[in-house]
Amino acid sequence: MHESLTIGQLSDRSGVAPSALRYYERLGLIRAERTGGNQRRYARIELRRVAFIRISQQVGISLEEIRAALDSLPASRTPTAADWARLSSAWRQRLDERIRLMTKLRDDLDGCIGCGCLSLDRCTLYNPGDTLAGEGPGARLVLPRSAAGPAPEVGVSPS
Amino acid sequence: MHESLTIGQLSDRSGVAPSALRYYERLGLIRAERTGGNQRRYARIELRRVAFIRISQQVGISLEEIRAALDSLPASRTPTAADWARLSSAWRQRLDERIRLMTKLRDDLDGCIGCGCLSLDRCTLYNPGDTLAGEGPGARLVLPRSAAGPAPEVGVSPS
DNA sequence: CTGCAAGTTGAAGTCCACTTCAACTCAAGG
DNA sequence: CCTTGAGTTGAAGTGGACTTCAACTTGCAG
Repeated sequence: MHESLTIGQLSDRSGVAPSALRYYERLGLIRAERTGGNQRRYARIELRRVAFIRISQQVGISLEEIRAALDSLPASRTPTAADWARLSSAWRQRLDERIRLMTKLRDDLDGCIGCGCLSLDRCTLYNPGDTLAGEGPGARLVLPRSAAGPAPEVGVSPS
Repeated sequence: MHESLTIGQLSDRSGVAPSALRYYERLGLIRAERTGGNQRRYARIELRRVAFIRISQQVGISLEEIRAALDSLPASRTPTAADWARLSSAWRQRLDERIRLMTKLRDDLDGCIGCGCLSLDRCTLYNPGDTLAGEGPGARLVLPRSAAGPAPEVGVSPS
């Protein structure tokens, strides 16, 4: 059968738009051979890389970090199952942390739904210093504002 | 004491930058009175609104959706505890769904770490149609690409 | 050989949630 | 009154992850 895939085929099989695949290539996340006429031809292994990229994005990892992870794959040999497992398990910890924080947020929200107060100094909901924001520019889940600064005191005792 | 807050005071107490507060105001998420000299003065209730905004963002809600939610608060009277509880409980369901999906992703990732395969058609990891992406432009957690399209078949049986 | 879908490029545009800037004006303590 | 820190505006910039566009070129079925 086909040894290599056109960009359209890779797009169809991965669900990732051709423009995104070209973008990934520019960032160094995937690679492609070229035909005589300069068209991209993807080895089947790239399908696995694209899968890894999309899964990583679901975990909340930035493309830059994904690139770094993919770069850590051995260049000399075809990556083994163990290689991929190593990458995945690193993400697993991120995922655990995310789940932990969201669960905490949910439980706290429950408390605040109960009292309806939103008096956030009384409950632990608006808890600076333990947010979903990762460190650094990448890997942000939700909070755009990095949890830096002098511990905001949002607590309302409204009129 | 102070009946109203300057933008600096609201910023300090909420941990949200003044520029962000002005931005929120432009989007219609908060309101402010003006002094004779055109400076903003915030009623204490705005502190509660800002708290709600930040919490909602942690749940992964877009500012536009938050605006819609805040708009549903009664304009005629001061919102009660029950009003806030109603808004919060709507988010609670979002949060539950998010946690469910992330947990599923984690468990699936576990399976794939076990076999190291990343053969995503064999495991359920790369599961189109049940992703973290919400519907519509808002509320995206991680997946930028809305899960539309003809069910991408990312499964690798590499060489 | 031809026609046309699929591919190519660099540059520019989009969306979200803000931040930064320049050029002013206000408010309040001394 | 004067100074100084805090506040005002609109416009433009940022960053991440792409998409869109125009203008061409390839590859392949018929």
